[in-house]
Amino acid sequence: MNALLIQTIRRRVALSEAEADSLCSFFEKRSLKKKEWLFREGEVAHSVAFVCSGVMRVFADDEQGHESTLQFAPVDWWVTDLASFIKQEPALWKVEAIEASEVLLLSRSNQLRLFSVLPQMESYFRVITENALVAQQQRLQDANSASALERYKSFCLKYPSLVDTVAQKHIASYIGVSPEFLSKMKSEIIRGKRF
Amino acid sequence: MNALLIQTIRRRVALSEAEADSLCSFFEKRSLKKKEWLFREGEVAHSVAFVCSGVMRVFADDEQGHESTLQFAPVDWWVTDLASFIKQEPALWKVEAIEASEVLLLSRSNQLRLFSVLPQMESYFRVITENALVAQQQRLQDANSASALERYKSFCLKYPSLVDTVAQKHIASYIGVSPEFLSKMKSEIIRGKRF
DNA sequence: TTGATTTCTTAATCTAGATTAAGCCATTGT
DNA sequence: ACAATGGCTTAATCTAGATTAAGAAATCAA
Repeated sequence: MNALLIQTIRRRVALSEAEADSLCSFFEKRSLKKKEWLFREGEVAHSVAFVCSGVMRVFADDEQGHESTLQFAPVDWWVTDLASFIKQEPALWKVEAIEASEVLLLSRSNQLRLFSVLPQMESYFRVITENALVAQQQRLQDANSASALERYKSFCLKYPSLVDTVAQKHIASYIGVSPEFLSKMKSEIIRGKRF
Repeated sequence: MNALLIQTIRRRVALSEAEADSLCSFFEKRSLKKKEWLFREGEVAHSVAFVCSGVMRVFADDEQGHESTLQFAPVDWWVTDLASFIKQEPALWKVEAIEASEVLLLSRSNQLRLFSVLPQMESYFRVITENALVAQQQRLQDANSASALERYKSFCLKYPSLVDTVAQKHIASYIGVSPEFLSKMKSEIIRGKRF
């Protein structure tokens, strides 16, 4: 019985005590050390993970060997490679723990069983997927039309807890600039030029 | 009773004849002339639209007055401003018909009623939302790490029917380059330099 | 604790793509 | 049929951000 999980889900859909109990039995707990993988590209994302503690990161390497970070997942966020998870085919993204983390894993087969046992969980996942899509749309618009500085500001608003804890090169790969350029922007911000 | 709508939905979930009939009663048909709006930014996206004929486009203007195209919707695609639709609050995007189009409108209240009457329709929308999110993730990675030429190639693969029918400035605003630069890339492609 | 590795910063140089501007071609409305 | 408006092309110039490189600071391993 994981209180954080239940509380997070109840923000969106109703669950009786019995349902909450039953729900937890579909999940499996796992601890990850810093820099440990949940899975890598090429492996199948068997599960979607709910972060109980720590921070996870979803990223991939492009042709030139640079990393591109799709998502950070701090406490109470969900994380997986969605394409791999829904089709159960090899992942294009990899997921690692940025710091020591505890996650609750829901396998794809358990998720589908869960949908038939507790239909409100299908609503729950529809809603959080819709919200993720909306957030992604905003980010895509920013990638096409906002400056690097504006994207950095958006990052700071979206993930305030990560601004000073996550490596800058990871933040740079999330907003889509080189680490050197992020460093330059930050020193300009400190010198009070703008922001 | 709209055959294209039913056929499209049946690619993902099962519908009996009676269910298909009932389903159609939730939709309202609307014809749009070329350049007519489904809605603009500031209005509420009351409905999600299924495109029966024609092509729709979702876009917004950034601060410098440049357009940013989020999505094209050719025949049998769904289109709306998702954030506005799910929260029934003013839209940040606008949706217009690129050419004369026929759409089937599903209002938010009808959608929620539909979910309770035909639960497989909740599965249907969860699945297409998941797929849209996966596509968006790929596009975001491209925006951060692929060149303009590669993004243009991806566009050509994703929307082959639109490459020669949609205005180039709209394609440019979708892949995130200036119309002038797209024109330059195309002439380099024709001169056989690369692609 | 110390050496080794990784991360961050700074600065010079370079480039993909933006901007500006001008001319041409295609549609559209009257 | 004809202007007029909007879309496309080409070319010159400009700039945000990449790349390269090298030193400083932090983190890690033993």
